[in-house]
Amino acid sequence: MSIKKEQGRTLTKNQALVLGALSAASQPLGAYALLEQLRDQGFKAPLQVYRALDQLIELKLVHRLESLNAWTVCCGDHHRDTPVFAICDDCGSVTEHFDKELSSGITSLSQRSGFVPDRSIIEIHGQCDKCVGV
Amino acid sequence: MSIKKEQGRTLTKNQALVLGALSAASQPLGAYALLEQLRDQGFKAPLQVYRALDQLIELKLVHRLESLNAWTVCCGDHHRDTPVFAICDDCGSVTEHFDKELSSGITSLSQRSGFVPDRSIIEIHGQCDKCVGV
DNA sequence: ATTCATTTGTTATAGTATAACATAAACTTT
DNA sequence: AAAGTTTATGTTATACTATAACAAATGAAT
Repeated sequence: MSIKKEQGRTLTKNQALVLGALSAASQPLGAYALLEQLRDQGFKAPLQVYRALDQLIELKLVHRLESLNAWTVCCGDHHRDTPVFAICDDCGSVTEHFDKELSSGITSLSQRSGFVPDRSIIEIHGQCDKCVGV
Repeated sequence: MSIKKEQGRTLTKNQALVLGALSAASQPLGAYALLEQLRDQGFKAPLQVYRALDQLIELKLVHRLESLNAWTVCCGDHHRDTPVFAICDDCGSVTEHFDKELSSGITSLSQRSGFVPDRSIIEIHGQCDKCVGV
């Protein structure tokens, strides 16, 4: 059931619906917010959302924000570097960044302690530029 | 009701019990694991655990691991720097670190994007030195 | 066409966290 | 010490987040 192609991969119907909802959102969405948004397209149970999200994460099209229990679309294809999220606690907006210093810091700290890193989570909470002025 | 003193602060009975349970554990514990462990000391409801945890975090004695939904004792008093956690997905052990490069990376990335950081989360998943050899 | 793997649908349940309100203990100001 | 205030606690109920288990449908490969 090939509905939509992105990044050279074929998405299934549910995957495409969830990705579409996340893309249209101005902020990360929780699983139950996605479920509500997609009821009109036939979604009825949380598992439909969670399964699509798992697959989209596997395809590197979506990130989970651990400190928000929410998901957001990946900004691009920097797949090898650790994404850094700046989360505004005032307006809820989230921006994704890549940073050489942070990536190298993860690597060197791991090496010093004999740790083999697999995936890293960097989430900065604070105030975004728009909210700082207010 | 002053039961125990740590770091110059007085802990209440429930706070001391939760801190004691976390200190005795070799790994981070979830709220319901703590509740089970503390039933013998009179704990009966999740809120007793969550409230004590909130207060211990406020006192900088405990950290929450966002990607595990679990809590661990703070290793010391480096309160101003962002703690970095290395989480072994094999054995479950977690070590806390402080790293100048990572702290400075957070600061400079934030400055470049006009973001004012408040609290940052850095959690590295992978294999600890002991589990790598196996 | 048959097999095999993947996706989907559906119900039920597990795991995590907080709201709301009552009671009690500790602190403070007199 | 008494009255008033704040903080901590107890308790019940409920909200929010995520997965288990099994059945049915679809897609791809021989």
